[in-house]
Amino acid sequence: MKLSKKSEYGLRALIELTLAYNRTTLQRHEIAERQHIPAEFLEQILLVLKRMGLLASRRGIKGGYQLIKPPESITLGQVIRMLDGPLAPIPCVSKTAYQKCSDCPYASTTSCPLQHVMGNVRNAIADILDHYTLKDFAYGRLQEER
Amino acid sequence: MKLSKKSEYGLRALIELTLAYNRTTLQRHEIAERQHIPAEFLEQILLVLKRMGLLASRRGIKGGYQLIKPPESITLGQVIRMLDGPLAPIPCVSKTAYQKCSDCPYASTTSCPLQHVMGNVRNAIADILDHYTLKDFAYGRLQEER
DNA sequence: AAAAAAGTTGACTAAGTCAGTTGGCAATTA
DNA sequence: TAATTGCCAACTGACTTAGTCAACTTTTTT
Repeated sequence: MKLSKKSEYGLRALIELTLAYNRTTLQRHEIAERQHIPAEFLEQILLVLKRMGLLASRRGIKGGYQLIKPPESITLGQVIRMLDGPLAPIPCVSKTAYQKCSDCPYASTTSCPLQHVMGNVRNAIADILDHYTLKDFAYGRLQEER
Repeated sequence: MKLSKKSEYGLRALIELTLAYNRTTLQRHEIAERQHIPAEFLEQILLVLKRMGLLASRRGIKGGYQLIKPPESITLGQVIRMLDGPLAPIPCVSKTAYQKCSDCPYASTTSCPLQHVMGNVRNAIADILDHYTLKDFAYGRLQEER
């Protein structure tokens, strides 16, 4: 049930990039310093986010990274899936990366106890992370109780 | 956000042991066959659950394992914590194994965005898993929507 | 044009975790 | 005492995590 450092650093970097959105670009080392992230590791993460279309970058002396999608249109769930893979605790309850379980004794049954409860867990996680945007995140919008 | 095989196998084994509760003991290979779990790996798991006080065992020719706590008194959350560690995605939001984050830039701040959202996630997970008992699980009680 | 700054890429690595396997020992029963 | 079963520790191979390093390309400044 753990969040990797990759996702943690990625999300923290996106706080900075969201705050700079439409205002300025940020260089790797600026983000790294502000968020205490190893700069070389951060780069890998920023490149993934770039390939996924969240960021643009410029090289050269006035280079840097910037967010190119509106921060209210990106959810934390999307970011975590890019960096860590599916949110679901087991593949057979994933909506974005479903895989049927191979040697589960309930595979041919109508209902598997584990699948049932883990389905609930995955929905609970996704309900939060897929409704929380980068804008909410960076500007500290409090999420109302559910 | 993944559940390990250890926890998956442990929970599935506990289905069998719950169904046998107060009726009979089960041997390692019986559980292994019914739930398609490698018997030697299963043993490690059963021993952990024994050390944690859930199971009793007898050696010798009529040996086996049995559940010694009422299945309605044990939650899936407890079991998963025994086998996988804390439910929380990051240590600084764990209730059972809290650790303050060391080099987070918000460490001395009143509010950390990541801590806030991950706290919600950990509560959502725990709300499900800490209210779902082995009895519910083994006998397929459907959990009402929330 | 050359130098410098920055991003890009791929390879590499040390440490740790996961999912088991193996083998010897201890207790129980027949 | 022999067979059976659980108990325990060590071990293994594959994989993941969290980085690091070196070489290279592009862009900008001088």
